[in-house]
Amino acid sequence: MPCSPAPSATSEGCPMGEGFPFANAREPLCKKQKGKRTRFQAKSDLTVIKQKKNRRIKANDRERNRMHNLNSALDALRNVLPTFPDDAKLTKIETLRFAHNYIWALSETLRMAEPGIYNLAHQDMDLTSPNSNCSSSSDWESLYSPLSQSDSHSPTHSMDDFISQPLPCARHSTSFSEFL
DNA sequence: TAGGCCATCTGGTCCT
DNA sequence: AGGACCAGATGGCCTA
Repeated sequence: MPCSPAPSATSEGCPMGEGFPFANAREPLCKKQKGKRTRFQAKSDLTVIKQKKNRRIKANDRERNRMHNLNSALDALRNVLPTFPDDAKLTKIETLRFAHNYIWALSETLRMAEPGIYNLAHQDMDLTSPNSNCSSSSDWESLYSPLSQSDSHSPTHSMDDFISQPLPCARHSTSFSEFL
């Protein structure tokens, strides 16, 4: 890691610690120290800067961990998607698109195989559409599989198409990013 | 070398 | 106040 969290710069580590008259800039000044306020105020500003820097370092660390968790989740998603061993690792956007299309394909397969059971199971759960942006369920019901679509998609098309092409429902939206 | 992808930093916003 | 989330900026790495 190029940037590990720096040692704490909070009040414990601050040179102006406990007992220092101006450790807190909001504390009232005593009469004797009035004339030297600017000098001590400068130190107080330094403390504020140190605190801000420390907060930034901690926030960066949290953000890094958050992104690592996100990447771990993406890796887990990649692992359950069917890809050929020789395939290059899916990019993030490819992983999301592929997962979306794969779920769609599985749903369609299930619907065609067991229409009665499928429809019954989805009376209580609105899972008929993988895309909540679809204007209605009829949109989804009228969809076709990207793998069996006659005009632009066919089983002979490459896996790349399956990964990279948004579903018909997605095309109702302006971009794939609306799914995310 | 341009373009794509990625990791990281950063400041803003919202929430607890 | 501090944490989570987000989007923009930036720089590095890789590939066609």
